[in-house]
Amino acid sequence: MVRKFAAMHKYLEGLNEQQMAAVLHMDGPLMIVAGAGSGKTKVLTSRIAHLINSGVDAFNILALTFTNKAAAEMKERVEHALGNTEARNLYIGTFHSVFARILRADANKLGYPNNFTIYDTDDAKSIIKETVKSLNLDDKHYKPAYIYNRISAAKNALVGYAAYKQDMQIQQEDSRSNRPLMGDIYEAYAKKCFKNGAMDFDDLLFNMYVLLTHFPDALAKYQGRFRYILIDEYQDTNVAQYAIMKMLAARNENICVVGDDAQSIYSFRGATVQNILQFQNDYEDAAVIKLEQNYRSTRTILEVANSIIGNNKNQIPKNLWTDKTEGDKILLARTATDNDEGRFVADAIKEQMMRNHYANKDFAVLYRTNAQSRSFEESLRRMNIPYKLVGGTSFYQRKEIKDYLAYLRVVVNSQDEENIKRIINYPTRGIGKTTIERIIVRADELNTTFWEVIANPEIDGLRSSQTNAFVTMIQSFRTMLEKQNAYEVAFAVGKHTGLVKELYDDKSVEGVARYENVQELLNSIKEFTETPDEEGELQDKSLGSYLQQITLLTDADQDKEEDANAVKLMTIHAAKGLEFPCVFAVGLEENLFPSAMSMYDRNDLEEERRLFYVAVTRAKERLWITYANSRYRFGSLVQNEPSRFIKEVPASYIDTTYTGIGNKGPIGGNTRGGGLFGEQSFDKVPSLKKLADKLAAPKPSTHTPTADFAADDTTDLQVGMQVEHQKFGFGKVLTLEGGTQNRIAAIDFGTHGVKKIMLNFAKLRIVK
DNA sequence: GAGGTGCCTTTTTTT
DNA sequence: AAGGCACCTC
Repeated sequence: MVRKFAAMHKYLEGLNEQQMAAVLHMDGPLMIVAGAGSGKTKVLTSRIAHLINSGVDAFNILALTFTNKAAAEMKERVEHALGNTEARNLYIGTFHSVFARILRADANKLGYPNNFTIYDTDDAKSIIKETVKSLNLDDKHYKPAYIYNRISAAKNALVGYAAYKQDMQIQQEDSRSNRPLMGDIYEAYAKKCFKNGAMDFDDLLFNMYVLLTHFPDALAKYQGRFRYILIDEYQDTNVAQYAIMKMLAARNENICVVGDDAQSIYSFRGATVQNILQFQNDYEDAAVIKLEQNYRSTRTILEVANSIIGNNKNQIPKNLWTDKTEGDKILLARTATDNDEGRFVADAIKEQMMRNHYANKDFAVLYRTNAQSRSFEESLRRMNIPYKLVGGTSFYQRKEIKDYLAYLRVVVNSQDEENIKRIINYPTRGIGKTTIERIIVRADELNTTFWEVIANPEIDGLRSSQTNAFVTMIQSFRTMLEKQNAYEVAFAVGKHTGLVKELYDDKSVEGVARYENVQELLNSIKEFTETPDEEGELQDKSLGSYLQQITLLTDADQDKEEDANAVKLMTIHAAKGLEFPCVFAVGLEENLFPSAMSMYDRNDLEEERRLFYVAVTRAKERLWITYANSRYRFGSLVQNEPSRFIKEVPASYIDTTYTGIGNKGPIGGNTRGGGLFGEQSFDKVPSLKKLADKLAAPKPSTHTPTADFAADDTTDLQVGMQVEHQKFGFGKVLTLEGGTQNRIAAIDFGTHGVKKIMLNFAKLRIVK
């Protein structure tokens, strides 16, 4: 039977028994528990291909992925597996983008304009901040970030503001945290967004739920359309997402979820592993298939991963195994500072490329927080190793882009007070703060919108030649909307507002970059309008349609040169679902990883550990774990203990000779505090680059001191200072040790190496 | 109303 | 280290 299928369909080739069962299972609820690297994506794509091949219309299949990128990839792979274009009719996307698309058709049922604006996190926080101020509350105490998270959590649990204010438990929590007016802020914020004709990310889920519960015809329509539903990364879904999917699937119960509780790393976004248990309760006849063979990593890496995750109490038992070879041991490296960590990684990459013939793209550096990227960027740049930063500050978060998009959003949806305020005086046209405030007050008095006050001739007293000019301009763009596509409108906006010219005239380095960014934005809009229509479905090329998508895109999705031969730098969160031959898991320090915020709660700590597990399981062949004794945080140097997770790596799997740490102290047990030890040991094995440098350019035997060289008093010498030595030249103080009478400094003199200098005797000039 | 200066906070992770 | 914001002066 199986063999027959295998002979018939290419997409069934090479599947193991469990994978095959998951692919061939067609009707009824199915849960696939897929361990890391167990061929999950292959199973999902084969399954979709099989459904289509068995006669299911692609139009009736809904697949929800975690990122747009994953969606695009899945579509492509199904297409490839089938060898025809049927896959193009699949409804694949993230929860947010799929729901946004649906709401774009039905938002008016809920009282929103159909081309509602989508607010990103920054937009939302700034509205919250305003709201807090308008309620005369202190935004130092009612911090926008905190409020945003709290509201987000509520919406993701399907708790609206009315329910929020009535919920005893929630009210207690808020009074305990001394924020009794949280509920009022939630209400005011929600009303403001509604009035602006805007939804934040969480509203896309919340309103989708409202739509399906309040409008039976809508529910029936989508239940009829989505007869087969697949959910990827199921462990990262939240209550709202689950409730929606359950409703959509209620008619046919052809719902297939794929997830791994060990990789659940988004609880801060409301995701709950509870959904995995809930699924089995709600669908008692659900088939459950476990994929436990790992095809990705060496046995060493997999064993390490298993033993790390074994420290978690809460988990679904599984036995991830591999028949791969043992592979190399894990390399553990300690460095003195974050900069040294950067240098160490760049050196190791160079060395691996020469020794084992890896390409740039075979490496990934994975960190806990985006802020850690800097030292790696610097060291890679210095060594001319191409790298690509994945994620981080989004293109769409840049000021010039937000300004431009604000114009476009106002043209499409003029209810949006937030974006009007952003642009009404940019470029400056003499409409200041006072005027804006008066308009807001007036709009409140008349219970109308900001736009109505300035656009409606019947409301007198506030319009001026300036506001009139603004209104006329926006209206002229709006008349273009019907006949012209997104690019034509956007181009006109840039031209007539003076936005493009203003940036063009700014010839500073940043100004040029901003101008280029805006050009890039225009290019992306052009590309959007020129992308050919998909078979069967005429694509909407309007500006409204463009804006709908843009907010839900992330940089990772935008990545056109993902195959570019470059080292990838990203957070572990961003690395989910990816794999690399060589992985550096960096910054394994207490307070950083695990994060300081997670240390006092068992669940949070277990999530951090799962995150570490995700990092380790990205590696196919080689894995490095690094940490620094001290690093800069908020501009000042802090000391960190090695992460507790390091101790969870069995010592037998660790290669310590490379860094020289092993025999001199317990793994991860460096309590000496000083950085000398790490620095020295790191220098013992010079990288090939350093070696090459030494051979190529014999160092000058002496340094010619600066003309006015004079030794300074070194009593106040601090780590990090730049000094000049008569013989060794310029250097940087790495560490200081010894008592006040007999201090010894370790100073990095670049080509002259790291020298220990006794400060009592040495003549040093302090450069800065 | 515009523009500049200095102080303050910030970093978890993302749709 | 850097960006945002309040406050200041013109």
